[in-house]
Amino acid sequence: MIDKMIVKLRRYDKLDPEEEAALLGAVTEIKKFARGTVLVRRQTPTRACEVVVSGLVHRYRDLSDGRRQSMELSIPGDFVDLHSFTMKEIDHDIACLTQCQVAIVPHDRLEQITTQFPHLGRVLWLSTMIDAAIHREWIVSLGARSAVQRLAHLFCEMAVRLESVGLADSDGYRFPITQNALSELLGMSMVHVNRTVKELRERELVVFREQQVRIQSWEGLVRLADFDPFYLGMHRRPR
Amino acid sequence: MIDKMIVKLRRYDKLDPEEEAALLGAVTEIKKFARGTVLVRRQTPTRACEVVVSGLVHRYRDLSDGRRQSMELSIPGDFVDLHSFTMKEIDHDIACLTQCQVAIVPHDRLEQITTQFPHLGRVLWLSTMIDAAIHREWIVSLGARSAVQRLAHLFCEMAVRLESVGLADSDGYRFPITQNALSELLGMSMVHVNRTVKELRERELVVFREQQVRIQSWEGLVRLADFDPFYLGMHRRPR
DNA sequence: CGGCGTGTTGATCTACTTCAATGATTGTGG
DNA sequence: CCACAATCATTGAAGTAGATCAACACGCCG
Repeated sequence: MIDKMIVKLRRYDKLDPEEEAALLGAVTEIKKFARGTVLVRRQTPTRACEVVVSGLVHRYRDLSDGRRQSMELSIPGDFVDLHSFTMKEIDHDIACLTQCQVAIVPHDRLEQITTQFPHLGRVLWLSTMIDAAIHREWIVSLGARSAVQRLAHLFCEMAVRLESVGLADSDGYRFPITQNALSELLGMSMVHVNRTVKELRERELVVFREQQVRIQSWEGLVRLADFDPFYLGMHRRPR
Repeated sequence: MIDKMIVKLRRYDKLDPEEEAALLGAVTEIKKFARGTVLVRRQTPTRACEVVVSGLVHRYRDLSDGRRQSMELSIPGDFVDLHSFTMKEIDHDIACLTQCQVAIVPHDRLEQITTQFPHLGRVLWLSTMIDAAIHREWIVSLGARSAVQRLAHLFCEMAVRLESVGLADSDGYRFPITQNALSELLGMSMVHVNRTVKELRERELVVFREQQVRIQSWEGLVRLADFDPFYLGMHRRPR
């Protein structure tokens, strides 16, 4: 059920079979949610973390002027809210961008297995550090990259992340997100997302259509976006 | 020497005297650096973490087109690079924005004390989670807030963070940073930083002059910036 | 069938950038 | 102690990336 997470963590560091079994055993149930469902509401204490099994999840903040900014996009295999394990309450909402399956991991079980397997705790810590590295990369995108570069960078990031859990191949990947949701991720207007998608298509770098990203020129995309996958921490890459 | 860090961590969670002693004892030396010195260079393995004792430190990325974007601003009491403890190599540079004193904490000592005091390890993890929460808030600023709001928000954040280590009072704080460095933090041009500083002064919210931030109207500033200090995690606030 | 979400495009507007020039301050070598 | 360069703040003028407004096409669902 959460095998994608195991696959992902193995990219970060070697896992013992007992560690893997402990993680698998920490899941109490798998829930299904409709698109738009709010999984965690801000400043509400939580007692469990969630792992995305299928679908897309994002964390976002709604500002008083009505604008919404996404801060994180979680894909299958990601711990959505490992933050809540140490922070208990968070400062924003988390919701489903598509229909989702989510595995529930109660905090007390997590506490138990990280105490029993300190190394596993270290790997989970590393996993949250990589989330932070992704945040920093988004800061760079939002602060210093143009709209085309930003979109190109996101397409690159998603390619590498989805590939690491077997959801992308060299040709591209399924990416069931609306242009409106993209605009909230990228900090730009929906209209401009539309034009930017068009520009990438006309430059023959990426075609994004019908929830599908097809990459025409990986090299061109990487060059445009100034993309370096180092921050994603997958140094134990197979291939 | 790193007493400001202890003060800060106490805001996050209760610390035992032995835990505090262990942390203090983990420091091997205090070094002094000139403004501009690069403390950690990208993709270079490190064997120690640093704690800021005095001065300002930032992590940043230089893009191929010459732009520089800061991702994090560390103040006295902050672990600059706890990331390196789990990640070993990082994806960007870290440098001094002012003359700095920095305490060195070798990884092996950190490993030792987090194994010996698991709860301390949890608090340090929490501390990196709060760094991540700050990253997310910056994402919101860069993605969805206007230039004035962004600057106002930074002044608010620094007020709360500096106050938590005794470096700010209700009147304001010392903030020895150039407008150029501010522009790299805020993802806008230096010229526009200058005009924005002026605007905040004319609106009688903040006067930033001669490395000093004087807050005229905290309420006005908070309203303008949409600032909510919740993300800074200081729920054990004294006052 | 009508309405809503989504994508698409044109026209206009504006928040910010870039370019350029000028003081003020500080450090530095003769 | 002064001349000089270097850094930093400041302001005006012109340019532009992207926002906003508005209209329409399409598919989907109740």
